[in-house]
Amino acid sequence: MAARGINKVILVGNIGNEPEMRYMPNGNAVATVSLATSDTWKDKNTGEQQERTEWHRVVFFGKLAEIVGQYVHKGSKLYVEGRLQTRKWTDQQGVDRYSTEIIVDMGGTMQLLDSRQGGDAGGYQPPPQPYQQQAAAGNQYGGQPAPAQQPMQQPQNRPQQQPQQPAPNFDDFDDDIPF
Amino acid sequence: MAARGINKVILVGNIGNEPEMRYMPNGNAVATVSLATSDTWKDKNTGEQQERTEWHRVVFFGKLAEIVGQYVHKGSKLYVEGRLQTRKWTDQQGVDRYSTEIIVDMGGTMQLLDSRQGGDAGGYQPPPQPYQQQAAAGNQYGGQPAPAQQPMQQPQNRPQQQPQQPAPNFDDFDDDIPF
Amino acid sequence: MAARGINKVILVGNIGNEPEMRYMPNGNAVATVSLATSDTWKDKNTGEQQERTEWHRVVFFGKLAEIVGQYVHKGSKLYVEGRLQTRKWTDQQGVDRYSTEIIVDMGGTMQLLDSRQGGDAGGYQPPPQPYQQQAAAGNQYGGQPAPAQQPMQQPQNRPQQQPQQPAPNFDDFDDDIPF
Amino acid sequence: MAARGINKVILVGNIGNEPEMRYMPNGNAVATVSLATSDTWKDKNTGEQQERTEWHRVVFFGKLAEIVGQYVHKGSKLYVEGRLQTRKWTDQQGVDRYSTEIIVDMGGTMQLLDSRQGGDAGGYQPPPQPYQQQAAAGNQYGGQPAPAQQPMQQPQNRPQQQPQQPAPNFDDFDDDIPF
DNA sequence: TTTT
DNA sequence: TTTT
Repeated sequence: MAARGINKVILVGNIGNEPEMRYMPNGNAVATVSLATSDTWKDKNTGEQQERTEWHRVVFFGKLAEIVGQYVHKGSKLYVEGRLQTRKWTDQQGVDRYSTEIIVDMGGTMQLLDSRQGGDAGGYQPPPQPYQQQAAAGNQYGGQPAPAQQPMQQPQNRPQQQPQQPAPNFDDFDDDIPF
Repeated sequence: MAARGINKVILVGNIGNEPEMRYMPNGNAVATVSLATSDTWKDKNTGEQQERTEWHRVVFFGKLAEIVGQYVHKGSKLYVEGRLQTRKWTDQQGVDRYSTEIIVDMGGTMQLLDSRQGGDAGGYQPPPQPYQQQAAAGNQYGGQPAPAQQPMQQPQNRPQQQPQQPAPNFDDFDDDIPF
Repeated sequence: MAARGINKVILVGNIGNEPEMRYMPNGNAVATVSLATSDTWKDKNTGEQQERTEWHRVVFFGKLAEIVGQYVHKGSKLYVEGRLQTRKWTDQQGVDRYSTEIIVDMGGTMQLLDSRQGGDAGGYQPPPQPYQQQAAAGNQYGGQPAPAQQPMQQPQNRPQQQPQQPAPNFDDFDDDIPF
Repeated sequence: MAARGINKVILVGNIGNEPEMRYMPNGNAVATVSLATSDTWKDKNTGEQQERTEWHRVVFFGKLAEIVGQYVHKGSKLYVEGRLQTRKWTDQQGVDRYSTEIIVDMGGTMQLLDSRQGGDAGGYQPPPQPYQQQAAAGNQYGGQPAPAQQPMQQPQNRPQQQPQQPAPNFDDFDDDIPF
């Protein structure tokens, strides 16, 4: 993917929900999380400590989505590098709505900062296959509404392909170490 | 401004509009622009060249806003470093709406990449002097709706203070070189 | 500090040594650490897992140096944002030598990623109050030689002002939360 | 290439020399340039404008090196994203020496900011072929000594493969648009 | 709405 | 050695 211009987002923060998994018709995973960053400052007048939490909707594709689905949980601290993308959609009243997300695909990277884990899950994987549209479901966590516009599929559609929790064999990944 | 987590956006792209200037009650400037980045790729099936342009709503504050107001124009190429912020607002139907912007204030930086100009307008300078301000008006440019929430004033309210085009005196800035 | 051009380094990695503290004649702290990042890849021929660790010499100034001196230890995981600087010096044989460091001062930021701590120690705060310091020792880990070229002062000059380990009062910092 | 930790450098600046081209035994290009960034500040005492230029040795590999060789010239303004790497070598006196470079390969990106050109030459190309070691030659440009440690070959070894100036056929690249 |  |  070539590009004109630079579109880069770097976030470090904690995840506010369990990753929401979806699957493309071709089986490729998509994982969505809400990541929090916060600014703190002292009020000029009252001198009181203020804090504002920013919630970022982060969407992982491909291999990174697999890793997120397996190892990222509510409360996990992540380093994320992706790009900004604003999707336009139309709500039930026919009004144009916009949702901005941080896309993390093969051009981005991710790193789990929890525990004794870590490492880059950066991406130079072959590009994801295009796929076909389908169902939809809401996102209950994101700081922004996230109408279903991208096809998804329930995880149970492929339980045998990717065991949910403990990663028994990393051979599912094309690299020895997924992160 | 301390922070928990990292919230950083880096963009390089061209400006699609003349900067929209507003002024705070205390006189501080706010400049908003739309910055384009684009991805290009070859369609897997047709082999045709594809392109998707992403428009970013970038909001500059303080001294950087002044510089943008004076030197940035439709078509300008900019390097921008800021942070993501999503504002919530309620539309006329009482529906919650969200608008995500890249905020560039003293914690960010900007650089004009056009012409023989250039240089960093990054910000660790003492705060710009407050000056005059007034009314308010909507934003017609952003890729996303941007209801007027912050006080603003028409540029014509202060033409004598800040000449529009050729910068005759850099003494308006507290640094020798504004950018 | 204005600039022409962008000079930015972002690192996430673990610290290989106890921070080496120095103090300026005016009391400002300087903390130097060696931070490791590593690339791993599979050998094209043997198929064996390869790893190369890169050691980065990171130098913190001012308030960030204070925080590093108090809270960063061998093994700590850090997010660091600074700028590249290559110093030239002459060795005992009169040969020009160069040492490249990542400088983290008020234009940069740092974040401890260990434990339940975290938060940005980025810097737009007024300069930290000078205070006393203590020990000093060489760096056995850095990938590059680091001859003492900047003025320093023995730590014992200020022990009573800033207790070494557990931070009893964060009021020593001008922000409520140092990181 | 997976990684533990993040090692990222972002530079925007002008090139101080014509790119120095080398070629791997397998024909892969390597381009080295010196890129300048500078900080300016006002002297606290004299009030005079000060400037310090930092020179960065940037080494491009693969397709990006080809593009640099064709389109980058002395004075060109570049956006560069790469990683830090310090090489160790031994000088003629048997003393260990170090040279830090910014490596820009498939994990990095580059963008020409001159003229009406531009665009991302980012990298998701297939990994470069491993190659065999060979000859050596000095580097006359870098801000730091750069003893030959990597095999190279004189450009004249393949002049017929890659016409020097106007890019007649972009088919040499695996993308429609090289930048 | 910009750029190429 | 570049730029402004």
